[in-house]
Amino acid sequence: MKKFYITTAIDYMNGKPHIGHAYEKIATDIINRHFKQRGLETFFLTGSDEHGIKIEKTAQELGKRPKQLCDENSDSFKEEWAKIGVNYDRYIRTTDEDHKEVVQYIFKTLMDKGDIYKASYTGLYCSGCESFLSQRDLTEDGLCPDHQKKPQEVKEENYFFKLSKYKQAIIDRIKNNPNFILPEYRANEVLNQLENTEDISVSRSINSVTWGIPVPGDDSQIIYVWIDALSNYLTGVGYRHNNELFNKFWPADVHIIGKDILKFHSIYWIGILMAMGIELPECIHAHGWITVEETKMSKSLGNVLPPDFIMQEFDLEIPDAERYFLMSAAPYGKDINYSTDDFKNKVNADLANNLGNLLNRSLSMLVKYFNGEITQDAVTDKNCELASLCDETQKKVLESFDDYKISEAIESVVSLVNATNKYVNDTAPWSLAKEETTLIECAKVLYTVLETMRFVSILLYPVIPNISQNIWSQLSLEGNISEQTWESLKWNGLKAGKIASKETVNPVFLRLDSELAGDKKKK
RNA sequence: GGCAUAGUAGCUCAGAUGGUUAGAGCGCGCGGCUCAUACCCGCGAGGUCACUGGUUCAACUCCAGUCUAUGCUACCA
Repeated sequence: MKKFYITTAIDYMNGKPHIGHAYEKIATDIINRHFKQRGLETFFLTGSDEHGIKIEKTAQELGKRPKQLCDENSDSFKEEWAKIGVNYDRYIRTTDEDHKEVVQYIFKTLMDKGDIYKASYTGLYCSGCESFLSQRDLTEDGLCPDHQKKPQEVKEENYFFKLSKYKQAIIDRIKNNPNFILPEYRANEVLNQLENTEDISVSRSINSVTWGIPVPGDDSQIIYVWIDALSNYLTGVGYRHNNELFNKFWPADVHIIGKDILKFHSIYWIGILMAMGIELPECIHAHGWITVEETKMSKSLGNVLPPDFIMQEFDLEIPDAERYFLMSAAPYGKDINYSTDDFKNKVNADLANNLGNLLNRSLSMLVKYFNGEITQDAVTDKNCELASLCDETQKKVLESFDDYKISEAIESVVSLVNATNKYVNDTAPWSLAKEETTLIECAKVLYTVLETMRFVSILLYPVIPNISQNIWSQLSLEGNISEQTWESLKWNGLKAGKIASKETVNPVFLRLDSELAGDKKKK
C-alpha cells in the first residue's frame, strides 16, 4: 500500500491558538483526508514548538515554569483542533523525550562529521531582553524596540552549521524539482536568499537561554530552536525510536507551512537533511495569511481571533462552514480575507441553497411520490449525462489535489451540484409524477440525482466531514462516510429500497439568517 | 534601492504556447417553475482587460517604460 506523510508547522507555545494557526491545520487535515480516501496509508503530524527565550520570558512574566506554560497552551491547541475537526495521527511536542534524544543525536552526528564546528560570534545583545537581536529587530535608530536602548556588541562562542557546504546542492535541488517549493513563484524568493547564505549559528550560550536542549557534551550551550523545531518531522514518524514507522513514512510527502518560515524549511532544513544523509521531503507548500475585514491580524492591534471565531460568530455547532469558507475563498497559497458578509454569502449560496436544498428537494420528492422508496426499475445505468459528469468531476478533484489545490477541487464539485440542480429543473420530476405513464421517468430522475448526491458527499467529505456524513445518513447508506474510498465512486452505489421517510428528511445546512448575523455583529 | 509577483465586470477570481462578439460565481434587474432551506432554472445589464509607447496582418496575452499593491532582500541608519 502506498503511503502519504503530511506535516504542519509546529506552533510556538508562548500564546493561545488563533485563526491563522487553524487555517493551516484545516488545509492539512483536508489534504490528509483526501489522500486517505485514495486508499493511501496516511500519517498526519502536527504539534508544538516549546523551547526558546520567548517562552522562557513569557512563563516568567506569568509566574509559571516554562513546561507548565507549554502544557497549558498545548492543551488549548489540542482542544481547538478537536473543535474544528482536525484529525492528526500524532501531536508532537519538542519537549517529548524521544524528540530531545533525536535532536541531540543529530547535533552529535553533525559535530562528529565536522559539519558543526565551534566559532566565535559577534552579535547585538540587549541586556533588557537578555538576548541577541538581529539588525531587523531594531528600530530605525538602532534601538531595541522593547527597551529603547542601544544593544551592545558582544562576542560569544557558538556552534555553527556548515550550511555553505550544501548551498549548491540546495540550489540544484530547487532548480531541478519545479514542484519542490509551492507555489512556484516562492522558489525564486528562496533562490534569491540562497545567494547570500552563509554558515548559521546553531547554538546559544546558556547565559542567554536555559530553556532548551543542551548541546551534547557541552552544557554551556543550548541548541538553536530552529534545529530543535525542524527535527520534529523526523521524530514524529519514529526516527531512531520506531524504525518500522519511520521506514514506512519517511520522506515527508509535503510540509505545509506559512510563508514566513519558508526560509527555514527550504534552506536550513534541507541543508541539515543533506548533511545527515537523510532523504529529502517531496514538497514544501507555503500558504498565505488571513486578513479579517481587510485588516491584518496582529497581537499589537489586538484583533487576533480564535480558531473557531466564525463558528462563534454564527453560533455554528459544526466547523464545516468555516472550513469550507477558508478553503474556497481563495487559492491556497494566496492571502485570503474573511468578512462576515462574504462568509454569509458564500456559505448560504453553496452549502444551503445549492447543496443542502438539492438534497432536500430530491429526498422530499422521493418521499412524496414514492414513499421514500427506490424501486429496482428506477436504478439507472451509468450512461446518463449526470453519471459521466460525476466521473469527470472526480478526475478533476484528483488532479487538483495532486497539486494541493483545494479551492480548485471544491469548485469542481460545486459546479457538479449546480449542474444537478439544473438537471432537476429541466426534467421537472414534479410534473412527471402527475401522470401514471411518466412515473417511472420521475423515479429514474430522482435516483440519478440522489446517486449524484452520494458522489458529492464523498468528494466533499474532506472539506465538510459532518455535512457529508449527514447526507450519507439521509441516503440511508451503510457505514461511516470516513471509511469510503475512491472505490466507492462508481455509479449505482445507491441500491433499491426504502431510504427515506418524512421524518428522516432534514436540511443538512441551514441558511444563515441575515438578521441573526446582524445581531451578533453588534455584540 | 535591487529582485519577484500581481493590477481583468459592483465584489471574489479564471483566462497553456498572441487570432472569431473577454469568462465563472456572488450581487443587481427581468422572466419562469413550484419538488425544495423566500429555494432552483433562464435571460439581461455591467469591462478603454492599471497607464503609455512599441513589435505584429492580429495583443488581455510579447517587449520597454510609468503608476499602484504585495512579497523577498539590501542599505541608509
